[in-house]
Amino acid sequence: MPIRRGRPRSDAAHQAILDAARELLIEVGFTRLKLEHVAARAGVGKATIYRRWPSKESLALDLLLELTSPYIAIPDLGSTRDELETLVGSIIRALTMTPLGPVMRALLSQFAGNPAIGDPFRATVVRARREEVARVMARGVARGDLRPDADVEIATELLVGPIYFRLMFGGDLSPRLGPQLVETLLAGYAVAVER
Amino acid sequence: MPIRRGRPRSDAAHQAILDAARELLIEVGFTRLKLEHVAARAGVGKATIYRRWPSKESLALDLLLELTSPYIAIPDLGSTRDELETLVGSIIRALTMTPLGPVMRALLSQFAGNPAIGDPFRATVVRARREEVARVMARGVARGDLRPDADVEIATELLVGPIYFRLMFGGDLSPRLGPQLVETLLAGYAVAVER
DNA sequence: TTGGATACGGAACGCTGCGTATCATAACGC
DNA sequence: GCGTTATGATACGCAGCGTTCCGTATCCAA
Repeated sequence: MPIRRGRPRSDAAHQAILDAARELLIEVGFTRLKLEHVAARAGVGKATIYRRWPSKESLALDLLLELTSPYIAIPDLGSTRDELETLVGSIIRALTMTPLGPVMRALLSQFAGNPAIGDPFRATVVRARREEVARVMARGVARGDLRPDADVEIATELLVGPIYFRLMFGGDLSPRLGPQLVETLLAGYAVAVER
Repeated sequence: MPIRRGRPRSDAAHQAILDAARELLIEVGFTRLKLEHVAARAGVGKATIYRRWPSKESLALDLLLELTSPYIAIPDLGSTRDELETLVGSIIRALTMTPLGPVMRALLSQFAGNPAIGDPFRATVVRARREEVARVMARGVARGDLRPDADVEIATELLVGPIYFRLMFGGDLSPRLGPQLVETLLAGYAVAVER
């Protein structure tokens, strides 16, 4: 571990850059986000940004991971429905009540075509979501609430896919959506059949 | 209706531009799509492109609408499950077996933040999908297969959302996915309950 | 047949923004 | 103090968008 010599990097500048970038990303989106403007708003030289992040994409990715990191595990609530609604509700809330929504919207563009952003995001956030759904569902099966053959991956995508679908293609992200999705996932739309 | 005078626009050039743009969009994605390269591959001057499309975005949008237009209504198959599987399967097939997948992937970026692309797409493709699901479900309710209170919008997003989720965030888009989604939407994951 | 109008492929241009380089200066460890 | 590294500022090269011009080609109408 080498000793750091010379002038240390400014934490204040670091944070000012992240704050300015988040604000501007929300205001104008990823494509129209200009690092010159980020530097200006942060009161920082452009080189100071490039000393920390190699590209605009990686700066944006750090923003995204910073916003998705406050991840709260769902405790055992005794009710599978309650746990699923809590899980889905927290996702919807994060997307509508925090800067995550606009930032995610601005970066949706990059996931599919830009592995530098997409791969780390998949490896962390998407993976964490899947695992949390898996934990909740395992409890549900143990509890006797869920069918033992319920598929975790399908369930995750049925719960989260519609949310991102609306984030992408428009549609209300109201808190009502969560219980609707959970209800349908649990009960299905077929008329009662013997199982 | 004014009479067109002078040299008419070349249909060959028009098609060559669309073909070249589709190929390059698939090869390199939207961001790295350069109109200079499109013009070069199409054997066309750049001005000829700008005479037809005001921007890169609108050209890409035309490509997308061209690829999504071969839309086939689902006939009455007598079985709601079969109709839903046919519907979902045709979406998956279009995304995996035709250029639509790469093109859609390349343009996903633009939907959320670029109303010039997002709004027309929502007004046409998304709307058509919803209406087709609505027709199928109406038949299912009439047939007694589906609960009368089934929500068309939720159903559409439960069927289509996961597909686009995988298109965006990775995951197999195998033909098996369709029946899995339909099965879950119909039956749900809860253990049998009286209704 | 001829002339006006429009489109063609090709080339050059201005502009913007990314990422790099270079400055004099500031803040740290020794 | 002295060497080292970071800072804010500014200038720069480069790439790509969208525009403009050119000489030529193709249509319609007179």
